[in-house]
Amino acid sequence: MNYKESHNLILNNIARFIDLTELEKQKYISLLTEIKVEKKDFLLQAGEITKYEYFITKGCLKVYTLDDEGTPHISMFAIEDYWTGDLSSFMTKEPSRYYIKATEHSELLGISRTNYDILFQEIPKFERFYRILYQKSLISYIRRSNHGISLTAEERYIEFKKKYPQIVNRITQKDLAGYIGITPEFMSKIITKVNRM
Amino acid sequence: MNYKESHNLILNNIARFIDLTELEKQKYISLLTEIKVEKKDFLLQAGEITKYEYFITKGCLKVYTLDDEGTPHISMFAIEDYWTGDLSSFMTKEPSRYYIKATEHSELLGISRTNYDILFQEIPKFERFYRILYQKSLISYIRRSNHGISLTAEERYIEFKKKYPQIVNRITQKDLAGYIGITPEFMSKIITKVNRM
DNA sequence: GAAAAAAAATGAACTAGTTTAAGACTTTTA
DNA sequence: TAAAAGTCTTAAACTAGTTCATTTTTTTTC
Repeated sequence: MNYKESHNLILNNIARFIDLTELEKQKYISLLTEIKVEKKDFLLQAGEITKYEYFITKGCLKVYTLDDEGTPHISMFAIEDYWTGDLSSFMTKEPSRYYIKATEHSELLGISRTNYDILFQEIPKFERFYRILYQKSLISYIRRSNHGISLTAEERYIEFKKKYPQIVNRITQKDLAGYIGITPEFMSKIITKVNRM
Repeated sequence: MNYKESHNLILNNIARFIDLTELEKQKYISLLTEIKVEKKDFLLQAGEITKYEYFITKGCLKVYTLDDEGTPHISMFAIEDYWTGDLSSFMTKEPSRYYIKATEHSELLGISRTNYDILFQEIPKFERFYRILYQKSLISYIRRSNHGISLTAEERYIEFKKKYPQIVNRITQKDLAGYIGITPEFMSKIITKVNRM
Protein backbone atom coordinates (compact mmCIF):
# COMPACT_ATOMS: atom_id res chain seq x y z
CA MET A 1 0.00 0.00 0.00
CA ASN A 2 0.99 3.59 -0.54
CA TYR A 3 1.34 5.80 2.51
CA LYS A 4 1.82 9.52 2.76
CA GLU A 5 5.35 10.74 3.39
CA SER A 6 4.99 11.28 7.14
CA HIS A 7 3.50 7.79 7.59
CA ASN A 8 6.30 6.26 5.58
CA LEU A 9 8.81 8.00 7.82
CA ILE A 10 7.29 6.65 11.04
CA LEU A 11 6.80 3.15 9.58
CA ASN A 12 10.45 3.06 8.54
CA ASN A 13 11.48 4.21 11.97
CA ILE A 14 9.54 1.33 13.49
CA ALA A 15 10.81 -1.17 10.91
CA ARG A 16 14.31 -0.72 12.39
CA PHE A 17 13.23 -2.93 15.29
CA ILE A 18 10.07 -4.87 14.38
CA ASP A 19 8.26 -6.12 11.26
CA LEU A 20 4.61 -5.23 10.82
CA THR A 21 2.06 -6.77 8.46
CA GLU A 22 0.04 -4.47 6.17
CA LEU A 23 -2.92 -4.78 8.49
CA GLU A 24 -0.84 -3.91 11.53
CA LYS A 25 0.61 -0.89 9.73
CA GLN A 26 -2.87 0.38 8.95
CA LYS A 27 -4.08 -0.28 12.47
CA TYR A 28 -1.06 1.54 13.89
CA ILE A 29 -1.53 4.58 11.67
CA SER A 30 -5.18 4.77 12.66
CA LEU A 31 -4.03 5.33 16.26
CA LEU A 32 -1.96 8.41 15.39
CA THR A 33 -2.96 12.09 15.40
CA GLU A 34 -1.44 14.62 13.00
CA ILE A 35 -0.23 17.83 14.63
CA LYS A 36 1.21 21.00 13.11
CA VAL A 37 2.84 23.80 15.07
CA GLU A 38 4.27 27.13 14.01
CA LYS A 39 7.63 28.41 15.16
CA LYS A 40 7.41 29.55 18.82
CA ASP A 41 4.23 27.55 19.46
CA PHE A 42 4.13 25.31 22.52
CA LEU A 43 3.31 21.63 22.25
CA LEU A 44 3.37 21.42 26.05
CA GLN A 45 3.76 23.83 28.97
CA ALA A 46 4.69 23.16 32.59
CA GLY A 47 1.62 22.45 34.68
CA GLU A 48 -0.24 20.68 31.86
CA ILE A 49 -0.67 16.93 31.61
CA THR A 50 0.96 15.61 28.46
CA LYS A 51 -1.57 14.26 26.02
CA TYR A 52 0.79 12.67 23.51
CA GLU A 53 4.13 11.13 22.80
CA TYR A 54 5.41 12.68 19.58
CA PHE A 55 7.26 11.60 16.47
CA ILE A 56 8.65 14.50 14.43
CA THR A 57 8.14 14.30 10.67
CA LYS A 58 9.30 17.85 9.93
CA GLY A 59 10.87 20.69 11.90
CA CYS A 60 12.73 21.15 15.14
CA LEU A 61 11.63 21.45 18.77
CA LYS A 62 13.24 22.00 22.16
CA VAL A 63 12.26 20.31 25.42
CA TYR A 64 13.19 22.28 28.54
CA THR A 65 12.48 23.17 32.15
CA LEU A 66 12.67 26.62 33.77
CA ASP A 67 14.46 26.92 37.10
CA ASP A 68 13.48 29.25 39.97
CA GLU A 69 15.30 32.15 38.30
CA GLY A 70 13.48 31.48 35.00
CA THR A 71 16.61 30.16 33.28
CA PRO A 72 15.84 27.45 30.70
CA HIS A 73 17.60 24.09 30.91
CA ILE A 74 17.22 22.19 27.67
CA SER A 75 16.81 18.46 27.96
CA MET A 76 16.74 17.64 24.24
CA PHE A 77 16.36 18.97 20.73
CA ALA A 78 14.14 16.88 18.48
CA ILE A 79 14.20 16.93 14.67
CA GLU A 80 12.78 14.76 11.86
CA ASP A 81 12.75 11.04 12.68
CA TYR A 82 13.11 11.67 16.45
CA TRP A 83 10.69 10.81 19.23
CA THR A 84 9.95 13.31 21.95
CA GLY A 85 7.54 14.21 24.74
CA ASP A 86 7.47 14.11 28.52
CA LEU A 87 7.48 10.40 29.25
CA SER A 88 7.07 10.96 32.98
CA SER A 89 3.89 13.03 32.73
CA PHE A 90 2.62 10.82 29.88
CA MET A 91 2.90 7.70 32.04
CA THR A 92 1.86 9.07 35.45
CA LYS A 93 -0.79 11.45 34.09
CA GLU A 94 0.60 14.08 36.47
CA PRO A 95 1.34 17.70 35.47
CA SER A 96 4.54 18.14 33.51
CA ARG A 97 7.53 20.25 34.54
CA TYR A 98 8.58 20.60 30.91
CA TYR A 99 7.97 22.97 28.05
CA ILE A 100 8.10 21.75 24.46
CA LYS A 101 8.41 24.58 21.95
CA ALA A 102 8.87 24.54 18.18
CA THR A 103 12.00 26.37 17.03
CA GLU A 104 10.80 25.98 13.41
CA HIS A 105 7.46 25.22 11.76
CA SER A 106 7.03 21.55 12.66
CA GLU A 107 4.83 18.59 11.83
CA LEU A 108 4.35 15.67 14.17
CA LEU A 109 2.50 12.45 14.70
CA GLY A 110 1.19 12.03 18.22
CA ILE A 111 -0.01 8.94 20.03
CA SER A 112 -2.37 9.52 22.93
CA ARG A 113 -2.06 7.64 26.20
CA THR A 114 -5.30 5.76 25.47
CA ASN A 115 -4.06 4.68 22.05
CA TYR A 116 -0.63 3.81 23.45
CA ASP A 117 -2.31 1.32 25.78
CA ILE A 118 -4.54 -0.01 23.00
CA LEU A 119 -1.46 -0.45 20.83
CA PHE A 120 0.10 -2.94 23.23
CA GLN A 121 -3.14 -4.91 23.51
CA GLU A 122 -3.74 -5.10 19.79
CA ILE A 123 -0.17 -5.42 18.52
CA PRO A 124 1.95 -6.84 21.37
CA LYS A 125 5.00 -6.65 19.09
CA PHE A 126 5.09 -2.96 20.03
CA GLU A 127 6.27 -3.94 23.51
CA ARG A 128 9.44 -5.05 21.75
CA PHE A 129 9.64 -1.88 19.69
CA TYR A 130 9.43 0.34 22.76
CA ARG A 131 11.69 -1.98 24.76
CA ILE A 132 14.45 -1.42 22.20
CA LEU A 133 13.67 2.27 21.71
CA TYR A 134 13.82 2.99 25.46
CA GLN A 135 16.89 0.83 25.86
CA LYS A 136 18.75 2.91 23.28
CA SER A 137 17.55 6.20 24.77
CA LEU A 138 18.53 4.98 28.21
CA ILE A 139 22.07 4.19 27.06
CA SER A 140 22.48 7.68 25.66
CA TYR A 141 21.00 9.43 28.71
CA ILE A 142 23.23 7.40 31.06
CA ARG A 143 26.19 8.63 29.05
CA ARG A 144 24.86 12.18 29.01
CA SER A 145 24.29 12.30 32.77
CA ASN A 146 27.83 11.00 33.26
CA HIS A 147 29.31 13.58 30.90
CA GLY A 148 27.29 16.37 32.52
CA ILE A 149 29.23 15.84 35.74
CA SER A 150 32.60 14.73 34.34
CA LEU A 151 33.37 16.87 31.28
CA THR A 152 34.06 20.60 31.06
CA ALA A 153 31.61 22.79 29.15
CA GLU A 154 34.06 22.99 26.26
CA GLU A 155 34.33 19.20 26.05
CA ARG A 156 30.53 18.87 26.13
CA TYR A 157 30.24 21.36 23.28
CA ILE A 158 32.79 19.52 21.13
CA GLU A 159 30.98 16.25 21.85
CA PHE A 160 27.58 17.73 20.95
CA LYS A 161 28.90 19.06 17.63
CA LYS A 162 30.35 15.66 16.79
CA LYS A 163 27.24 13.70 17.82
CA TYR A 164 24.58 16.02 16.36
CA PRO A 165 26.09 17.86 13.37
CA GLN A 166 22.61 18.12 11.80
CA ILE A 167 21.24 19.91 14.85
CA VAL A 168 24.04 22.33 15.72
CA ASN A 169 23.37 24.58 12.71
CA ARG A 170 19.62 24.69 13.24
CA ILE A 171 19.54 26.06 16.76
CA THR A 172 20.61 29.34 18.36
CA GLN A 173 23.76 29.63 20.43
CA LYS A 174 21.56 30.62 23.35
CA ASP A 175 19.58 27.37 23.16
CA LEU A 176 22.78 25.39 22.80
CA ALA A 177 24.03 27.07 26.00
CA GLY A 178 20.81 25.91 27.71
CA TYR A 179 21.54 22.36 26.60
CA ILE A 180 25.25 22.37 27.52
CA GLY A 181 24.32 23.87 30.90
CA ILE A 182 26.14 27.20 30.76
CA THR A 183 25.30 30.88 30.17
CA PRO A 184 24.98 32.23 26.61
CA GLU A 185 27.94 34.53 27.36
CA PHE A 186 30.22 31.65 28.22
CA MET A 187 28.91 29.66 25.25
CA SER A 188 29.94 32.54 23.00
CA LYS A 189 33.44 32.49 24.48
CA ILE A 190 33.78 28.73 24.01
CA ILE A 191 32.65 28.87 20.38
CA THR A 192 35.09 31.69 19.61
CA LYS A 193 37.87 29.72 21.27
CA VAL A 194 37.08 26.36 19.64
CA ASN A 195 36.74 27.87 16.15
CA ARG A 196 40.11 29.60 16.61
CA MET A 197 41.78 26.23 17.33
CA MET B 1 6.43 -23.77 44.64
CA ASN B 2 9.04 -22.69 47.16
CA TYR B 3 11.95 -20.64 45.92
CA LYS B 4 15.12 -19.62 47.65
CA GLU B 5 15.24 -16.09 49.04
CA SER B 6 17.20 -14.54 46.19
CA HIS B 7 14.85 -16.07 43.61
CA ASN B 8 11.83 -14.79 45.51
CA LEU B 9 13.33 -11.32 45.47
CA ILE B 10 13.85 -11.27 41.71
CA LEU B 11 10.43 -12.85 41.00
CA ASN B 12 8.75 -10.20 43.15
CA ASN B 13 10.66 -7.53 41.32
CA ILE B 14 9.37 -8.86 38.01
CA ALA B 15 5.83 -9.33 39.34
CA ARG B 16 5.59 -5.52 39.68
CA PHE B 17 5.10 -5.37 35.90
CA ILE B 18 4.12 -8.81 34.54
CA ASP B 19 2.50 -12.04 35.78
CA LEU B 20 4.33 -15.30 35.21
CA THR B 21 2.99 -18.86 35.43
CA GLU B 22 4.81 -21.39 37.62
CA LEU B 23 6.38 -22.89 34.53
CA GLU B 24 7.57 -19.52 33.27
CA LYS B 25 9.06 -18.71 36.67
CA GLN B 26 11.03 -21.94 36.64
CA LYS B 27 12.14 -21.39 33.07
CA TYR B 28 13.24 -17.86 33.92
CA ILE B 29 15.22 -18.91 36.97
CA SER B 30 16.98 -21.60 34.93
CA LEU B 31 18.39 -18.81 32.75
CA LEU B 32 20.06 -17.01 35.68
CA THR B 33 23.58 -17.37 37.06
CA GLU B 34 24.37 -16.87 40.75
CA ILE B 35 27.36 -14.62 41.42
CA LYS B 36 29.08 -13.67 44.68
CA VAL B 37 31.68 -10.96 45.07
CA GLU B 38 33.71 -9.79 48.02
CA LYS B 39 34.13 -6.15 48.95
CA LYS B 40 36.54 -4.44 46.50
CA ASP B 41 36.09 -7.15 43.84
CA PHE B 42 35.31 -6.07 40.30
CA LEU B 43 32.30 -7.39 38.45
CA LEU B 44 33.49 -5.56 35.35
CA GLN B 45 36.52 -3.52 34.31
CA ALA B 46 36.94 -1.06 31.45
CA GLY B 47 38.12 -2.82 28.30
CA GLU B 48 36.18 -6.01 29.02
CA ILE B 49 32.97 -7.00 27.26
CA THR B 50 30.12 -7.27 29.74
CA LYS B 51 28.90 -10.82 30.12
CA TYR B 52 25.81 -10.17 32.24
CA GLU B 53 23.12 -7.81 33.29
CA TYR B 54 22.85 -8.02 37.08
CA PHE B 55 20.15 -8.05 39.72
CA ILE B 56 21.45 -7.43 43.24
CA THR B 57 20.07 -9.70 45.96
CA LYS B 58 22.49 -8.57 48.68
CA GLY B 59 25.16 -5.90 49.06
CA CYS B 60 26.13 -2.68 47.37
CA LEU B 61 28.10 -1.85 44.22
CA LYS B 62 29.25 1.24 42.37
CA VAL B 63 29.33 1.72 38.60
CA TYR B 64 31.87 4.28 37.38
CA THR B 65 34.19 5.50 34.66
CA LEU B 66 37.71 6.89 35.08
CA ASP B 67 38.59 10.09 33.23
CA ASP B 68 41.99 10.90 31.69
CA GLU B 69 43.30 12.06 35.08
CA GLY B 70 42.13 8.82 36.72
CA THR B 71 39.32 10.54 38.62
CA PRO B 72 36.28 8.28 39.11
CA HIS B 73 32.83 9.48 37.98
CA ILE B 74 30.12 7.35 39.52
CA SER B 75 27.13 6.64 37.35
CA MET B 76 25.07 4.70 39.90
CA PHE B 77 25.07 2.86 43.20
CA ALA B 78 23.18 -0.43 43.19
CA ILE B 79 21.81 -2.17 46.26
CA GLU B 80 19.37 -5.04 46.94
CA ASP B 81 16.45 -5.17 44.51
CA TYR B 82 18.23 -2.98 41.93
CA TRP B 83 19.32 -3.87 38.40
CA THR B 84 22.74 -2.86 37.16
CA GLY B 85 25.34 -3.51 34.48
CA ASP B 86 26.67 -1.76 31.38
CA LEU B 87 23.71 -1.92 29.04
CA SER B 88 25.70 -0.42 26.18
CA SER B 89 28.47 -3.03 26.18
CA PHE B 90 25.94 -5.78 26.94
CA MET B 91 23.92 -4.91 23.84
CA THR B 92 26.70 -4.01 21.37
CA LYS B 93 29.18 -6.64 22.63
CA GLU B 94 31.85 -3.95 22.50
CA PRO B 95 34.37 -3.31 25.30
CA SER B 96 32.97 -1.41 28.25
CA ARG B 97 34.20 1.96 29.53
CA TYR B 98 32.81 1.19 32.98
CA TYR B 99 34.04 -0.40 36.19
CA ILE B 100 31.61 -2.17 38.51
CA LYS B 101 33.05 -2.71 41.98
CA ALA B 102 31.48 -4.12 45.15
CA THR B 103 31.59 -1.73 48.09
CA GLU B 104 30.32 -4.55 50.34
CA HIS B 105 30.17 -8.34 50.08
CA SER B 106 27.47 -8.75 47.44
CA GLU B 107 25.32 -11.44 45.88
CA LEU B 108 23.82 -11.14 42.44
CA LEU B 109 21.82 -12.92 39.80
CA GLY B 110 23.19 -12.45 36.29
CA ILE B 111 21.57 -13.02 32.95
CA SER B 112 23.93 -13.61 30.03
CA ARG B 113 23.38 -12.04 26.64
CA THR B 114 22.57 -15.45 25.13
CA ASN B 115 19.97 -16.14 27.80
CA TYR B 116 18.59 -12.61 27.53
CA ASP B 117 17.84 -13.30 23.85
CA ILE B 118 16.40 -16.74 24.63
CA LEU B 119 14.20 -15.16 27.28
CA PHE B 120 12.40 -13.00 24.73
CA GLN B 121 11.88 -15.93 22.39
CA GLU B 122 10.55 -18.25 25.05
CA ILE B 123 8.60 -15.80 27.22
CA PRO B 124 7.70 -12.80 25.05
CA LYS B 125 6.02 -11.21 28.07
CA PHE B 126 9.53 -10.18 29.11
CA GLU B 127 9.56 -7.63 26.30
CA ARG B 128 6.89 -5.87 28.34
CA PHE B 129 8.82 -6.26 31.56
CA TYR B 130 11.94 -4.68 30.09
CA ARG B 131 9.91 -2.07 28.22
CA ILE B 132 8.53 -0.83 31.54
CA LEU B 133 11.82 -1.23 33.42
CA TYR B 134 13.76 0.77 30.81
CA GLN B 135 10.99 3.33 30.60
CA LYS B 136 11.23 3.99 34.33
CA SER B 137 15.03 4.11 34.27
CA LEU B 138 14.91 6.45 31.30
CA ILE B 139 12.62 8.85 33.15
CA SER B 140 14.99 9.01 36.09
CA TYR B 141 18.13 9.42 33.94
CA ILE B 142 16.48 12.20 31.91
CA ARG B 143 15.82 13.97 35.19
CA ARG B 144 19.34 13.28 36.44
CA SER B 145 21.01 14.58 33.29
CA ASN B 146 18.89 17.72 33.57
CA HIS B 147 19.77 18.24 37.24
CA GLY B 148 23.45 17.60 36.54
CA ILE B 149 23.53 20.75 34.43
CA SER B 150 20.93 22.87 36.24
CA LEU B 151 21.43 22.38 39.99
CA THR B 152 24.35 23.37 42.19
CA ALA B 153 26.38 20.61 43.87
CA GLU B 154 24.68 21.41 47.18
CA GLU B 155 21.23 21.02 45.63
CA ARG B 156 22.23 17.72 44.02
CA TYR B 157 23.46 16.44 47.38
CA ILE B 158 20.21 17.39 49.15
CA GLU B 159 18.24 15.71 46.35
CA PHE B 160 20.33 12.54 46.54
CA LYS B 161 19.83 12.28 50.31
CA LYS B 162 16.09 12.70 49.88
CA LYS B 163 15.80 10.23 47.00
CA TYR B 164 18.16 7.52 48.29
CA PRO B 165 18.17 7.64 52.11
CA GLN B 166 18.97 3.90 52.21
CA ILE B 167 22.11 4.41 50.13
CA VAL B 168 23.58 7.58 51.62
CA ASN B 169 24.65 5.85 54.86
CA ARG B 170 26.21 2.86 53.11
CA ILE B 171 28.72 4.67 50.93
CA THR B 172 31.78 6.79 51.61
CA GLN B 173 31.73 10.55 51.25
CA LYS B 174 34.41 10.17 48.60
CA ASP B 175 32.19 7.94 46.47
CA LEU B 176 29.27 10.27 46.99
CA ALA B 177 31.48 13.11 45.68
CA GLY B 178 32.18 10.96 42.60
CA TYR B 179 28.44 10.60 42.04
CA ILE B 180 27.55 14.26 42.66
CA GLY B 181 30.39 15.26 40.34
CA ILE B 182 32.64 17.23 42.72
CA THR B 183 35.90 16.71 44.63
CA PRO B 184 35.86 14.93 48.02
CA GLU B 185 37.15 18.17 49.59
CA PHE B 186 34.20 20.17 48.35
CA MET B 187 31.82 17.34 49.31
CA SER B 188 33.16 17.60 52.85
CA LYS B 189 32.45 21.35 52.91
CA ILE B 190 28.92 20.86 51.61
CA ILE B 191 28.09 18.19 54.18
CA THR B 192 29.44 20.33 57.02
CA LYS B 193 27.41 23.27 55.75
CA VAL B 194 24.15 21.35 55.16
CA ASN B 195 24.31 19.62 58.56
CA ARG B 196 24.85 23.00 60.24
CA MET B 197 21.63 24.33 58.67
C1' DG C 1 12.61 47.77 4.03
C1' DA C 2 12.61 50.44 8.52
C1' DA C 3 11.88 49.76 13.27
C1' DA C 4 11.84 46.68 16.93
C1' DA C 5 13.28 42.65 19.11
C1' DA C 6 16.29 39.10 19.86
C1' DA C 7 20.89 37.03 19.61
C1' DA C 8 25.81 37.37 19.84
C1' DA C 9 30.25 39.42 21.38
C1' DT C 10 33.22 41.50 24.73
C1' DG C 11 35.04 42.76 29.11
C1' DA C 12 35.40 43.51 34.19
C1' DA C 13 34.15 41.98 38.69
C1' DC C 14 32.55 38.00 41.01
C1' DT C 15 31.54 32.98 42.94
C1' DA C 16 31.14 27.92 42.89
C1' DG C 17 34.05 24.50 42.79
C1' DT C 18 39.30 22.77 42.22
C1' DT C 19 43.95 22.04 43.59
C1' DT C 20 47.47 21.26 46.69
C1' DA C 21 49.06 20.35 51.05
C1' DA C 22 49.01 18.91 55.73
C1' DG C 23 47.13 16.96 59.93
C1' DA C 24 43.39 14.13 62.36
C1' DC C 25 40.53 10.25 62.31
C1' DT C 26 38.94 5.51 60.91
C1' DT C 27 39.25 1.18 58.83
C1' DT C 28 41.84 -2.63 57.13
C1' DT C 29 45.30 -5.98 57.36
C1' DA C 30 49.01 -8.81 59.04
C1' DT D 1 46.81 -4.83 68.28
C1' DA D 2 50.13 -2.09 65.82
C1' DA D 3 51.20 -0.40 61.48
C1' DA D 4 49.61 0.86 57.13
C1' DA D 5 46.30 2.56 54.14
C1' DG D 6 42.51 5.04 53.23
C1' DT D 7 39.09 8.71 54.48
C1' DC D 8 37.82 13.20 56.26
C1' DT D 9 38.68 18.05 57.46
C1' DT D 10 40.52 22.57 56.95
C1' DA D 11 42.63 26.30 54.63
C1' DA D 12 44.96 29.15 51.06
C1' DA D 13 45.67 29.98 46.24
C1' DC D 14 43.61 29.17 41.95
C1' DT D 15 40.31 28.48 37.63
C1' DA D 16 36.04 27.46 35.15
C1' DG D 17 32.07 29.46 34.68
C1' DT D 18 28.61 33.49 36.20
C1' DT D 19 26.81 38.09 36.40
C1' DC D 20 26.10 42.45 34.87
C1' DA D 21 26.57 46.03 31.66
C1' DT D 22 27.34 47.74 26.96
C1' DT D 23 27.82 47.47 21.94
C1' DT D 24 27.32 45.11 17.54
C1' DT D 25 24.99 41.96 14.54
C1' DT D 26 21.14 39.26 13.01
C1' DT D 27 16.36 38.14 12.76
C1' DT D 28 11.58 39.26 13.05
C1' DT D 29 7.66 41.95 12.20
C1' DC D 30 4.57 45.23 10.27
